[in-house]
Amino acid sequence: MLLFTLIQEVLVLMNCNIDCTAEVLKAIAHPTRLRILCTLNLQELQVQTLVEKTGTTQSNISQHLALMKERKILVTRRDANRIYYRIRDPQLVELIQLMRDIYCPRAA
Amino acid sequence: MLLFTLIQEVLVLMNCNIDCTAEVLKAIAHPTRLRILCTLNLQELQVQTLVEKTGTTQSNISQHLALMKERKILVTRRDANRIYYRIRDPQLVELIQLMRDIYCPRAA
DNA sequence: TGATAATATTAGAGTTTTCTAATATTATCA
DNA sequence: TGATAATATTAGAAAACTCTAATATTATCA
Repeated sequence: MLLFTLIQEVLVLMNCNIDCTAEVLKAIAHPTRLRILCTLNLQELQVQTLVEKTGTTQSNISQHLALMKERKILVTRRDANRIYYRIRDPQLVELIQLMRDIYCPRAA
Repeated sequence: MLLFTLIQEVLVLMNCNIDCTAEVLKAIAHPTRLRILCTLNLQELQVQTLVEKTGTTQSNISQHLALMKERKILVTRRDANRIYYRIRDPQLVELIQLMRDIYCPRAA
């Protein structure tokens, strides 16, 4: 009975882990957000730069940035009235690159 | 002018690449689909097994499997009236594990 | 202080996704 | 062949997501 409870516990934890991962994946699984991430790469950029480089509206970019910040994908730094965004964990960049290599190889 | 066209071309290709990657990410960014992938891991399993291990309905699992097959995440093999599913590229397993480690570490 | 620049927020319409329930298909086996 | 097992498909309601347009906030600078 104790063992059963323990197993339940572990399963619950594993499921949390999976649900959480799905959340993170969902946060990056959008063309505009992926474009933001690939533009950022390892540098930090202010919102205006991202707006220019991705070709969407300021409002739209801001909403996508907020979403990714909320989910701890991005972190920010304020400098005067500019906000700089960067990817929190640099490993994410490699991870995305790997995914692109596997499933979406560039045309040769 | 030629250079400009070339750059345009490259940008279009890069964007295709990003859109395509977003599609793939979307295909795995769902709790049930991620649970299927983690259950499969490196083995191949028949639908019924996945239904039992994930605790959803047969119809639901079947729809999620179809979606991932369509997007080349999964491949199938038929044996009599059973269909076996497996992950097409084993690197995906590592990739998901890495994402879990970074963003959703297990409670210690 | 008022104007401006940079960014964030809100509302809501349109679209997409997801699930359930019912049914169809395909293959086996008695 | 008819019953059964395994899987797939379909329709449609409910929920979630995404964009645009308008507006708010925050900080600078003349």
